[in-house]
Amino acid sequence: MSVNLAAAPKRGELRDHILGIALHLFSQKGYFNTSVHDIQRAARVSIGSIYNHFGGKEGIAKALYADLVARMSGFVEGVTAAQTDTYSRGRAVVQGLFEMMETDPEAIAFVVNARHREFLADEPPICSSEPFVAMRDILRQGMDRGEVRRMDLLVAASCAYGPALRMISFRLDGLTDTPLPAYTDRVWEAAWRSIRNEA
Amino acid sequence: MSVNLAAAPKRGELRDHILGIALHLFSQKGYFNTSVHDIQRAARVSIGSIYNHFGGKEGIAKALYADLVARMSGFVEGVTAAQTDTYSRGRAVVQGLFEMMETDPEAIAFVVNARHREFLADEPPICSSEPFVAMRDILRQGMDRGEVRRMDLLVAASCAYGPALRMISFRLDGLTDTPLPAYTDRVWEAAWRSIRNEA
DNA sequence: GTCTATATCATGATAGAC
DNA sequence: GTCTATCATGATATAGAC
Repeated sequence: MSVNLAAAPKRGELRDHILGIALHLFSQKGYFNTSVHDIQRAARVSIGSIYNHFGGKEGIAKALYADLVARMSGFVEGVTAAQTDTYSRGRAVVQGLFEMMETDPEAIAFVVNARHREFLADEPPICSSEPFVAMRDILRQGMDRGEVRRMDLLVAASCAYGPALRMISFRLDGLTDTPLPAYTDRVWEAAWRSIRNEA
Repeated sequence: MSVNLAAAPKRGELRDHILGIALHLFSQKGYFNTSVHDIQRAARVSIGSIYNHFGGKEGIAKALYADLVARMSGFVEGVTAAQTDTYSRGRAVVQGLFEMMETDPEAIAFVVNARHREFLADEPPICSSEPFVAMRDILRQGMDRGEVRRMDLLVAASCAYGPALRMISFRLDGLTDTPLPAYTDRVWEAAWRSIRNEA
């Protein structure tokens, strides 16, 4: 899903090409400030093609959203499989988010920051979606194992991931120029202190 | 700034009346899904009046934004004046936000959740605005006093307020029906653990 | 399946009477 | 200062040739 405004789409990659361009424009100007014509023009594709593939602007957003959520979901699954203890899992989640922030800030902005409810009316809120539920499951399991203090799951999730998400907002808003991975340990160590079980 | 769709505006209160209606509509349907006509109709005011007072839709958003930021700013100032230690100040900030969430969720949503950059192009990002800077100043002072661990200010802010802001997102998205003030201590106690100086 | 040209409509904004 | 009526624009979406 690389963004290349110059190149015309190769056959078969058209769908992803359009989605990449759309993501780029959405994250630059916002969903509502981006017209189908903008996308069509930037993607060097006819408007007919867009409507053929996606049925319209909302269809593009839907497809994009689904792709990105699936991608995040796969990432969280991978972390859960690769790491066994809660501390390592949480750290890996934060690290992954921070890395994604640097390699694909537009994707992160679209998943974490955009207000999808305003243009995807029937979609459930993002924090009810699979990857975010899986992130909470990590914490639930941590409680069962006694690694994480017994507490309300939403509170635990807020404390565990809230700081990292806030750092992402800061970075997206330009409050720091330091690539986020440099913060991984500081942020996660601090968050961990707030949820760990100190028995 | 109460919202009353039935009543026509009384003279002199017109400005606030319009802003209240606008806030209501913005938070229900989103800024871009709300037309000037929608506001005009709901506020029982002529379109001419709107353009006279605010100069257009963006003018409404600007005024609303300024009002709400000023309100938050006053609140944070008040907390800083009323409380002396960092722990109490942070707790009061979280408590205030949580209370505001229940008494005026639309205001909270507009300040904390909306993506202003998409419609207020020249406005700096919200987390650079006065109240959020003041919130970080509380932490900076806390470090100087040795109450808060020496750490990057953005990291400290993320850890201190990120969890509370995340809870607000959860509540706005309907993940919990419990009024947030019930969570105040749990959330702040946990956040405090992550930043306090345990010398 | 892709393209161009066009229909349809809602929006932000203004004009000008009162 | 407020109102109604109207404009101009640009958006989504479709039609129909290739």
